[in-house]
Amino acid sequence: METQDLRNAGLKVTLPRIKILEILEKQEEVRHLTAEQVYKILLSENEEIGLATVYRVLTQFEAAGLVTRHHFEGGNSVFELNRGDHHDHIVCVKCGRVDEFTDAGIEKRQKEIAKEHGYELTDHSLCLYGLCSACKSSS
Amino acid sequence: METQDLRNAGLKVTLPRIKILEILEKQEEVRHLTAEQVYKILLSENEEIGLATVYRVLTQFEAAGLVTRHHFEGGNSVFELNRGDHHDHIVCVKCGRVDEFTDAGIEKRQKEIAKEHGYELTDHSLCLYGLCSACKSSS
DNA sequence: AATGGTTTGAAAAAAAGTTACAATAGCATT
DNA sequence: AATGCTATTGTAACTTTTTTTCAAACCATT
Repeated sequence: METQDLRNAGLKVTLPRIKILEILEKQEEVRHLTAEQVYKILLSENEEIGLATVYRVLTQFEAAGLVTRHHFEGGNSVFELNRGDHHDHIVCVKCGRVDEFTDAGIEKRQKEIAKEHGYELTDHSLCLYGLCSACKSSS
Repeated sequence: METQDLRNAGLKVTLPRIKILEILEKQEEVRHLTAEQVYKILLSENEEIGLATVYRVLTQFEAAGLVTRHHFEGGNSVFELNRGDHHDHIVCVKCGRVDEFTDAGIEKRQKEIAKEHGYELTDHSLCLYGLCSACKSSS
């Protein structure tokens, strides 16, 4: 239940936080939402929650490790609920569809490359861009 | 010579475009500049070129394939002169230093992953983040 | 050198995200 | 359940980055 998730994350349980967490949990297909999109959904559910609050709450969720923020090329920040698994993304440049993947080989090479260059790796972002199968056929 | 590079790219030869292209070509160590940085350099050279023009020219250069625009995590867009080679980046989260690398194995896996997911790969961005050797010792 | 479409500078506007501040809402305590 | 303290919220103003508008200047061509 959201209430407990919030408490576990060390966040006071408030209506905006519950609602926003619910919205993120409901996203089975899309999974990656901008602050603006979250705000629009709240409006459509007749919740009077300001856009500034949406930004604040999403940033707190990120700090608490509940969500991850991504910056796909060119676009705005998108937020995705953490479900425990690390993964990278492949984004359709035409329809915006996002798929996820992980590849142990790539992860391993990244660590090696960082070491070769004298870096201590803290994070990485890998994003592939292309035409998804639906958009390929329809073009 | 810049004049010819511009003509080859199908761009009219103007003073702002020549100057900006020169600045990008001069960057041997840094290589990745924001529009603002390019603008500051122009100012320091007493060139009266507006920031809006810098943005316009860099965008045209990108469209013409002369430069590539990157969006490293969180930060602004940075522009890099295309020197014909594809490469990925490793960025120091502390000092902003940028190193480049290519890894054939990773490139190959990316293509395979895209295919496995039904995508036709058009582009990708891989960026590693970490502490560079200098920042590791000084922390 | 005259012509005509492009490009430029300045300033205003747009877009995304952040911040200030007074009012309100959690929550621990009585 | 009422109290009080602190965190949170909404509104609106603000910042920062990038884009657009528009008249003036510029580049290539005749």
